[in-house]
Amino acid sequence: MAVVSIFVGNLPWATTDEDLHELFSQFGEVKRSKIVLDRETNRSRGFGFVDMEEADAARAIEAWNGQPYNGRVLTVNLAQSRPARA
DNA sequence: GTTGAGCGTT
Repeated sequence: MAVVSIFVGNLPWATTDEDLHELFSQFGEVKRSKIVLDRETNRSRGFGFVDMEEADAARAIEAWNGQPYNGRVLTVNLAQSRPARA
């Protein structure tokens, strides 16, 4: 079983990591959910990341990418930065 | 008490 990181963008600024966790838990076990906060202000940057099994991640991406959430159309995709720890 | 493309601090 391989865990992959999912990039989630265009989130409402009120979205929290637990919100992300709930959203993606619908399609599988969420290993980690994280909203990226501005390091200077600690406020949401409007995007985040979720780690889960790649099969579940694929379903969650298909389910949420381009779908509206809280009035915003989400951008959901496989993460690019932060290489996996070896 | 604000903003709106983009890939995170461990």
